[in-house]
Amino acid sequence: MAEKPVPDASRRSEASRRAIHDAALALVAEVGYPRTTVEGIAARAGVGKQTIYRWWSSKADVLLEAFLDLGERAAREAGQRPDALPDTGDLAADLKLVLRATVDELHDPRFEAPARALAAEGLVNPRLGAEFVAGLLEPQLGLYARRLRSAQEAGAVRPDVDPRIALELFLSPLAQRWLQRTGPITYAYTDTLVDYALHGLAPR
Amino acid sequence: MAEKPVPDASRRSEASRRAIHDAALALVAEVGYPRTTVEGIAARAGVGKQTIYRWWSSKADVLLEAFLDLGERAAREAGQRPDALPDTGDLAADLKLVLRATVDELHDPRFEAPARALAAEGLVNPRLGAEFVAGLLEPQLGLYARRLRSAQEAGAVRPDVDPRIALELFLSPLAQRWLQRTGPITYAYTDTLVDYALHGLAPR
Amino acid sequence: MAEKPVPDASRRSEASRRAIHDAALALVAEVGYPRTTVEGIAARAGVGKQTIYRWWSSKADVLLEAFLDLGERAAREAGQRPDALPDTGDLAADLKLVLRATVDELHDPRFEAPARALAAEGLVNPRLGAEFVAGLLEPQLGLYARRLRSAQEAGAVRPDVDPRIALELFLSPLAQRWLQRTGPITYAYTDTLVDYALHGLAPR
Amino acid sequence: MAEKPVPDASRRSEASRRAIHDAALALVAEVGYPRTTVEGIAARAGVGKQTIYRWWSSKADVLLEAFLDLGERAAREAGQRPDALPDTGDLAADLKLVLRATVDELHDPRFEAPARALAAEGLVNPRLGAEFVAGLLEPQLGLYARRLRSAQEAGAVRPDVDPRIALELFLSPLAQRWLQRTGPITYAYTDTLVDYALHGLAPR
DNA sequence: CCTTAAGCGAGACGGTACGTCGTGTCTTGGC
DNA sequence: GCCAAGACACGACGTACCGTCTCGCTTAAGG
Repeated sequence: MAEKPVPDASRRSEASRRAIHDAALALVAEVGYPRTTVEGIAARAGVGKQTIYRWWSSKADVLLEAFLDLGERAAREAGQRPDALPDTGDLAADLKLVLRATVDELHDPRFEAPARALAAEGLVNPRLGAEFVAGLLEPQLGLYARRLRSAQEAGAVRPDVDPRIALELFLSPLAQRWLQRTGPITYAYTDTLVDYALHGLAPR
Repeated sequence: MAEKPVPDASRRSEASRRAIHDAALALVAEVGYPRTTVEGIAARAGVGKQTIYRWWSSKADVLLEAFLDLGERAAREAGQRPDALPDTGDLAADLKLVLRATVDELHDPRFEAPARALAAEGLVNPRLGAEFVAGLLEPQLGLYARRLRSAQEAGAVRPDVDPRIALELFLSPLAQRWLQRTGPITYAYTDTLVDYALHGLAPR
Repeated sequence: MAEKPVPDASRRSEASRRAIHDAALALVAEVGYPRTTVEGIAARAGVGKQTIYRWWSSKADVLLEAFLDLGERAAREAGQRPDALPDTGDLAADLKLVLRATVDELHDPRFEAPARALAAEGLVNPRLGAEFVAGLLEPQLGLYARRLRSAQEAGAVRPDVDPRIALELFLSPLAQRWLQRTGPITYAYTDTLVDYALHGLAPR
Repeated sequence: MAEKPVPDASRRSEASRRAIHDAALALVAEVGYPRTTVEGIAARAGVGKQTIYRWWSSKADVLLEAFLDLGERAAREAGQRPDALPDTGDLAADLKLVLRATVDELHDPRFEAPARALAAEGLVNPRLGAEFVAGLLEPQLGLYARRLRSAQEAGAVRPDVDPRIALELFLSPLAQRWLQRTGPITYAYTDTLVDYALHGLAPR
């Protein structure tokens, strides 16, 4: 069993890491994911190919890390990262507010290309899919689950409802519309989703 | 501008078409979509590469057609193609029944590899995504929309509800769980989705 | 045992073959053998790398074939290929004449770079060395051996002398001076070699 | 113009130098010259790459020094270094004796791989070729020249013969046979060379 | 004795070339 | 004129070494 020698992370060049992140994101935005190549990233970053292969196992890996890093940086510079959803007591209003912000984000082209590419890659590559979900999706879902639990305590949501499933009622439709382009993404749409999810389809 | 000469479809070899379909599906199932190549399909089908490029524009195209064809053949041999969802008058029961069948289908390995691959390709390639949605998703969604409209007429669903949005409440979560592997796909899960979607999360 | 599929030689592109020969010779002459690369030859010849690897196994192989081909073409266009050394009856004069022509050839820069490179490669790579000897050296040596045998019949060379060894007395020193740059290559030098070889070093 | 700082030879690690020599010779013997790499030598010697590049300019340089060093060590431990050829008065016998020893040496595998590699490299790289000739060949040739001059004084060789050329008559054929593998290397062969060279090919 | 500057092992780095694989086009010969 | 076969130009892959560049760590000399 030939062990592949683990590189010494303490000697890693931070400058190269950043340059590679930036090059990967720029290329995906400019020419699209399939025409982004490891060779192209290396050339754009002014870096040898081996430096990429030393630290990542594929272009998908590079892009995932770059994207997560971008998210963190964006969050940090956009002031405090909200570690919780707003909780005014009005669940519907709170959810609509947050989802409208999400709608705006989904329309941001800097976000779109890499996110879509990573989602696609994740469908076919389970390892990457798991990392994508764990690093990006899961933290968000947690916030929604917490807000729903709070609403349960306040009596605004039935106590027998499972928050982890409940949140899918309005989040999954939005995600699918965006990913699969099955319909327009508007404030009206997300508002409607919240209303339907909270009060159901059957008449009261 | 030299038009690319359109091949004469009437002289097309049906045997080759079938062989290519079968080879594509087999290879995707055996080695996965990324390692399936046009060359490999041609070799497996005992066909020249040009025969593939004459009639399709990419391996994704081949696979999409093969998959749709497979669906049709499966439907035909599985008796009548249901051109409508069951309508016993009990909306919840009908939906649960159909979704349970879908759960079974999603666990079928012959279905899984190509479907996932096509979905992934569709995320990144809008043209293919549109064909995928139009050819596969849309017909299904139409059936659900029809069933919901029937329920509205029967008074089982609020008249102001938009069926095209309503159906997303239980279908999108299922689709996303399957595609992104964010959770288990069980009868209990789909049953729960139907219940939540129909009656909402807020207490009555 | 995985057989490598033998390419179909009847479909081979003659134009590519020539272009590759020319590119290889030009590059070796211009930048030297070590800085000549397969990639460079392919680019210069306007050819894909695979086309080189399909028909040759290394850059040394390409160069050897190109060089032999060049020799044949040069011979053909320089009128009849002499299939024998001159035989005027005066062995010393005949040898001196031919060796002076060889001296001229060894000073031809188009000849020098590839010949030296191939000789060097042949020292280290037995297979190539054998081909080099068989294709280039051996035919020449044969001519000298024949001339010596003729001289033996005429009584100008002792009958017990082995011509295959005898010819080395004047050819090997010339070859070595040229290859290892151990001394100047002049008419006077080759004349001297012939004299020494024919009459020996010991006084008569 | 920034001069490259000359390293301080007085602080040089003798142990590393020896380890590098040994590693170079061992690798050339084991895997051949082309597959011997600076990195490989460093790893085998337990030495940093920079230590090699600090003191040598190429792997050929390393090997040349290692080989010369090996020769000196071998000479020293094999008793006295003969700084002259034997001179019994019988030139033919003396030459045959020495050449038979050379034949033995040429068959020694420890000698073969590096010597051949260095000769090959020297063909293509004039600087190294010159060092190879000056360091290895020239001293040997000088001994033969001296012996021939002594024979001239004794009247055993014609006085008008140039010893530097004369020695090539029997040394170059041997060298070429060995380097280019154009024939077997035997005592009989070298004996014959001496006879032919001394007495010539023409009848007396 | 203690600094201090060199050589040193180690190995990451920007590069170049390798030899292989797959793409989509083109050509040949068979039907 | 479609087809099987496969050569071709091209482009990217992932690997191997190159020669340079830091890193800490001995390890003398010289103050």
